[in-house]
Amino acid sequence: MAKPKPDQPDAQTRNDLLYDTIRERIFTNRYPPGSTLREGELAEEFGVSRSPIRRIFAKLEEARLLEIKHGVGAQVTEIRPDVYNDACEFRMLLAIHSGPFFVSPFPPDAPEVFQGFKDKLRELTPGDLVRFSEINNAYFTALTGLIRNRYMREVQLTLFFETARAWIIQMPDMDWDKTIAMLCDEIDETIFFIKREDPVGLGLNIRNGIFSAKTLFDQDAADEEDQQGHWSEQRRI
Amino acid sequence: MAKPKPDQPDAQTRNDLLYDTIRERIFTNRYPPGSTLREGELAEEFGVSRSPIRRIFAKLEEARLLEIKHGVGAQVTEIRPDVYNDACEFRMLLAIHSGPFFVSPFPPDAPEVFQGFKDKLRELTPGDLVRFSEINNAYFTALTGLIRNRYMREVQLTLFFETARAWIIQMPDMDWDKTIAMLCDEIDETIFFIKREDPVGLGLNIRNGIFSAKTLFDQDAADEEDQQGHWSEQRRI
DNA sequence: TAAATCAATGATGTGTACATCTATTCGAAA
DNA sequence: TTTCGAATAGATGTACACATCATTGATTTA
Repeated sequence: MAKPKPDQPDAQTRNDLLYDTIRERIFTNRYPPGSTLREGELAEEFGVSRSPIRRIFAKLEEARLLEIKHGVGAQVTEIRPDVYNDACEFRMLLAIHSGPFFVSPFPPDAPEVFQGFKDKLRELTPGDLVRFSEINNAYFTALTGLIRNRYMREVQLTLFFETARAWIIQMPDMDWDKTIAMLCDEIDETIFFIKREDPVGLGLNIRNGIFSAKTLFDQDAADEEDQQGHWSEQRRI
Repeated sequence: MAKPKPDQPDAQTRNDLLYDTIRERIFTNRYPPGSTLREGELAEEFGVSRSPIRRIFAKLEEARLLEIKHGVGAQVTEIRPDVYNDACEFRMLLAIHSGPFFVSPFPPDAPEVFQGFKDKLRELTPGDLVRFSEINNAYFTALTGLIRNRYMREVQLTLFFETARAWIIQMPDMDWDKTIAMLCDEIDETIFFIKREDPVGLGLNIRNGIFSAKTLFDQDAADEEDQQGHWSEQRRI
């Protein structure tokens, strides 16, 4: 019945892998917002016809990661500032109230798992944005993996990926060491709350991480386009 | 440049319409959970080839409404009870905290719009589940349309559609008049809170509606499969 | 000179033939 | 009679030829 050829995985597995690969390239900004993907190029790279690529593009369009335009190509969606603000506002609400949604007790190996992410961050070459994205994404995936409720987990993870893309784009203009240090501190606190079995505190810690990232993002965006903005106009929704 | 043939809409519009049509049939349970859709049949019905249908199926699979199986067909996703509970728990959390996310002030014509839904419910033929679904879906779409934040709005609407399908399935076993009356009362209170410009109250009203629906659903599910269940075993997660 | 037109190029959309997979059915052997 | 297996029917997956659309650049005309 089952014929698991080890060297040639079945089509289903291969297509899932292809989907993950392309999505990963969007999430790590190898395909930055606004860039154009072409079916033919990817088909040639992966040695398949356009058909399976088309199916993946359709899915990524449904997930709001691509915008397919007839005769042009598939453009990676841009993140408008007002949409980014909506996402942050909503993410912070979810984080604040996610305490009761965590598994209880936390998995015994959780502290060392998160310690691993911190170690990987320390070994990072300054400026390696793709590798940083990979670690950052893996960290938040593990973090939301502690959430028991399927929808609370998936919505938080989806919105993280949407905002992380926009955030990483601006990282070259930020202070690398400061950013790394900030994320390491957050992971430290994550480990602290896990060891204390304090899910509510963990949720609030996530909220603070989102706020910090947003602050960095807003500062940078403000520095770029409007250097003489008055403080009274800085209020947000 | 633009050539808007009125009788033959362009392909983009036609495909969007096709997508909406098929999705609507899932949401109104014309394609109930577990049923199988075939590309060929739909292609023939709409007078197109399998290609555009395939693209729509891929999107609906990404939206977790279909499960495509090679050599079999596309099955409408079933709603497992534990997933339904997760959805309700998460929806109630969102509703409770959605007060500050509403537009302010409410649109002036909102009360009469919702009054319209109540009138349509009253004119309903008992047992017409498809029409009831249409009205119910339109009501909640209008309700979440009052939400300012894009993500709070879309997540609430998406989860409503997921749970409403499971709920409508069990409606034949419920008391029709009682269910209609309950929904009418909810709409009455919705109008009340809108007129009073009380968004927090409106959010709590939505939460209560979700709880009521869940209660009906749980009662019915319990009556069906376990008639001698003891009260102490009725506790849920 | 400048603007408008049109042809060429390259992208996605559609339709179709064929490959692959699944479930069923029919038949032969125990 | 039961059980196992091979053949079959019908579904989706893949690849490709062609249609349609958008962009670009050259060419023609006012």
